Amino acid sequence: MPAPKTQTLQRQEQITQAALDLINVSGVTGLSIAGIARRVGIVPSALYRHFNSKDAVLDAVLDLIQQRLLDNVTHVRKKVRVPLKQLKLLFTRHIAMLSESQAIPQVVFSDAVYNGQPDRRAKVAQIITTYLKEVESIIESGRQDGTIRKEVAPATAAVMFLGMIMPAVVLWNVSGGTFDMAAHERTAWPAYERSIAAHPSEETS
Amino acid sequence: MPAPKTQTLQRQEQITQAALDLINVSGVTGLSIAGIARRVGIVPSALYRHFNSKDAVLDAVLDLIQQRLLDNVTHVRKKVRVPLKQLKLLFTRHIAMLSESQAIPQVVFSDAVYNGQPDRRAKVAQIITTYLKEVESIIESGRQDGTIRKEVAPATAAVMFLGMIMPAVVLWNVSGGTFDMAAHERTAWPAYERSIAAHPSEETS
DNA sequence: GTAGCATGTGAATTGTGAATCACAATTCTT
DNA sequence: AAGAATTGTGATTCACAATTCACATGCTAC
Repeated sequence: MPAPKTQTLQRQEQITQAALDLINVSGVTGLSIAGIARRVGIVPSALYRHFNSKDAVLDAVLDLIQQRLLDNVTHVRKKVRVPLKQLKLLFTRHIAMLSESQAIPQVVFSDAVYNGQPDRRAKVAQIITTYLKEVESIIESGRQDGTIRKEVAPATAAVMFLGMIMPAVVLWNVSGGTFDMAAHERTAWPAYERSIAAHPSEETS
Repeated sequence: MPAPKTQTLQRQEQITQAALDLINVSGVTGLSIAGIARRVGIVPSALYRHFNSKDAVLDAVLDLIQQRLLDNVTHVRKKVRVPLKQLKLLFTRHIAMLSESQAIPQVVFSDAVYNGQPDRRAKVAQIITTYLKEVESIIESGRQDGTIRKEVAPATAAVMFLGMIMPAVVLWNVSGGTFDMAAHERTAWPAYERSIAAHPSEETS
């Protein structure tokens, strides 16, 4: 029984999502046209009605990832107003997001990216840079309103913000979920806050 | 003309090193028996005289990486005595090491690791954990001699130490060398130091 | 309702890379 | 120097995955 016909636009979404799911399970290496097709419920060759190549699918996945990341930022911006709180919330949400689905680090670190066409590497670079710019902009607001110290360089602080997240996620993934993410959240944030805030919430020294 | 015969032990070293080099250039995906063999100067099938499988080669590469990482720590320990200075030196050397050869992040993040046999993931976990333990132990010395604040949790501080390095390396790789690593070194370290040191070297606030 | 377009299907093609094998050349032992 | 062990070689097999193609079927406009 053939799969019901579906508009290319919807199929593209289904395919991109299926690809992301598949990467979650099997990594970028395990990403195959056949695998995606199976998940979508069509036959491999049918996939080519909606994407020109596997590479095109990967590009779409990258777009999806970027969208997810930026959605996260937008949500946080709406939810809270104080820059420091925005950062903390963003931190929490990110940790949650990345430990649920390891696909994002998988893709970002995959050598399909590093060693594929330069286009793709550039795209990943752009995704990360864009994201960092958002974080920087939050930090900059904090500097303006005095909640973050003036001597803090937004660029560096943004990279270190990533630095709170990345190793934790890697440890989480590699340890097979053993790494105590909650504890990391509790201890890492105060440390980060101390290094940038004008008046850390708890004066411990 | 056949390649000169060479003892398995030497060949294994050549092969492991060649594999690491190849990963530097083409990533883990680009790692092929044929590619390694070409670099070593033998024919693909000859490689099986010295390794049972490609996986075995990858395992050897992991061992090599672990050795390099720990050598780094040992060297730093010998070179300097003050814990904070040890950390700073370790930071510098790490950045240098990883930006020269992107192979290490490539392997550590590769899905050959994440989605291969659990053995391998466990091995990577052990490598990272062991390394972190070393960093923790340096931090612990600092707490003992009073140069690092008592409230600093060694485990968290060690993870954040990684956090200074990881994103920088990723940015460096992804940006194709555009990211200003030297600037990061100059700005990130003081920030990190401030968050753990008892008496930061420059009081700026 | 029918022509034309969009979507789905199975078979066939092609490429790639790991692994095996029988044989050759070299080195070691004695 | 003979025989055994080690290492190197080329041809070959095997599995797997991307892509193409000719054909089938459903959908839409007129």
